[in-house]
Amino acid sequence: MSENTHHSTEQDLIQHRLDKLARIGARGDVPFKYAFERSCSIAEARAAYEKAETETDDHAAIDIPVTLAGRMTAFRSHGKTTFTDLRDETAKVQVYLNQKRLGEEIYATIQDLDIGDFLGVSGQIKRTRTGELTVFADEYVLLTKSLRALPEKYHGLTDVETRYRQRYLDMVANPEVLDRFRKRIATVAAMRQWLTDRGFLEVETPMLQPIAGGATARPFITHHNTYDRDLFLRIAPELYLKRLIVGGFEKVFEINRSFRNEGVDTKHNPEFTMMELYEAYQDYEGLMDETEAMLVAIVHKVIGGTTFPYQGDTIDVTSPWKRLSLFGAIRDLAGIDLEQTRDRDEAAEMAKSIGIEVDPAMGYGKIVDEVMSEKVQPHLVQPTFLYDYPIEISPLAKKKRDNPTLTERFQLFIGRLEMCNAFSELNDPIDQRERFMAQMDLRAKGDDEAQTLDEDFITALEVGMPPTAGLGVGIDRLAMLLTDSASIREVIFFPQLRTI
RNA sequence: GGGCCGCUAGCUCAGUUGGCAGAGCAGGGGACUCUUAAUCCCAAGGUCGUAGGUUCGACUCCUACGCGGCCCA
Repeated sequence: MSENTHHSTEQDLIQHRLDKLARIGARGDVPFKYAFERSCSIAEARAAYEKAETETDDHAAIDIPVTLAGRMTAFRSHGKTTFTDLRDETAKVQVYLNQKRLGEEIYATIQDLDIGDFLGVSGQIKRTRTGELTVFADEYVLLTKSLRALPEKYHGLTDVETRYRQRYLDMVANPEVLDRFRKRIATVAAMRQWLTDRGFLEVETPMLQPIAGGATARPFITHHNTYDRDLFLRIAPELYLKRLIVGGFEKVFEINRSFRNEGVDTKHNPEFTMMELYEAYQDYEGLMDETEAMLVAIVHKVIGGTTFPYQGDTIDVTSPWKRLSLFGAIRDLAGIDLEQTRDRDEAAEMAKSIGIEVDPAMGYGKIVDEVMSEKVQPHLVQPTFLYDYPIEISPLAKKKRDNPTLTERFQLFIGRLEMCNAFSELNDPIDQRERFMAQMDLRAKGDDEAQTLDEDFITALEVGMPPTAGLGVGIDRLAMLLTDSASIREVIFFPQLRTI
């Protein structure tokens, strides 16, 4: 009939399942149960059987009753018998449903099951003739009805947009995604453990800040209604963590989100996770040692060794790591000696001579930074510290003790990724004020990433901060590294995308 | 912001020189008591990202826009 509307097939698929839902309800069953008591996880059930196998030759005599629950991920019906796959967080197991075993009436109800439904199953765990570990079900219960078709079983879900927008589908269709995130979670746990074991106190500092300080970046702006004032989502926790050192804590760290109002690419998400630590009576050299030790420990814990693949390279974190002065690395890898000049224009000419595009707005420090990013960083596959950065681009770092044009700052690169940023913290309030004023000058000239003077932070330094070293580690980057991910979106559950 | 690529069924993908829109999986009906990408038979499923344009005729060519990916800034 021409009156037949152009209905979507997806609606049809949902309608079929709604019809099944109605049938299930009509026979007095509840399609969304409240709880279910399992005897063990699927992995534990499998392990129990495999253990029993090694202890007896009479496999037919193995008698292990289990009650398992999980999502049904496959359905192979052969008339009076049906094989399904059941998956929980730990593993997958085949389930054998047999008309004779279940009874005709119960067996008939499996026609209302769909791939994606959650089931509870009780029975013996055994091997089939083909050797597949299988629960021979004595009974089953529908725990949750799924109303939408899952992505295809063989190819899974590959559309990256859907994978990111509907991460739950990605996780259901591509179980290896769970492993990738488990690795990220293990990385954070290992870091937290390492720090806690050494007496670092985990703290929380404001996400909503009246002045977005501690980094060179544009912030997100939000508004507090009651105080009727704008606040910023923090771009770094740095200035608050240092206040805690002023207050008397000697070792603190925070693992949490920061927000930067910038573009999105394979290495940047507007909200990202950093670990920042501050340690009193330490300087950047000692912190380099600690950083190396910590990351080696994390790699051991997460990878189980010292080498791992990253984007076609094999990373080896065996100590000692390379430590190069920034200017030395530029000299060796970019072929220009920027250290011999402090003149902005001269530096610009040298940079241009090796093919760097220099924007007129770029100062000396920015030029050095650009040369490093373009010509040095791409070579830094194995863990490498670069140290001693120009003062212009390090407004919170202490001057190098024998060279006031440099700061005691280092960055760590692994797999060509910038992983860490650290320095001997500037604790001279007079110097700090001058650095802020220099930043404010840049801001006045239109650099909206330049830092803002934070009077209360200066006041804190005037109260007195002991010699302190501070470190920031990009958790997302570290997770990328340890999971061999090319994009930061692979290690963030819900990466930022345009809203449709 | 710029360049290139992509967008076709719920999913994964074909689609010829511009000439009736295709397959596998999933879903529906049927057969089947050890399958595992089960198999076999049948039927169904589409505003080809959106909006315009060119053309007798557009999934195909052109323009704009949207979303995504990669690269660049």
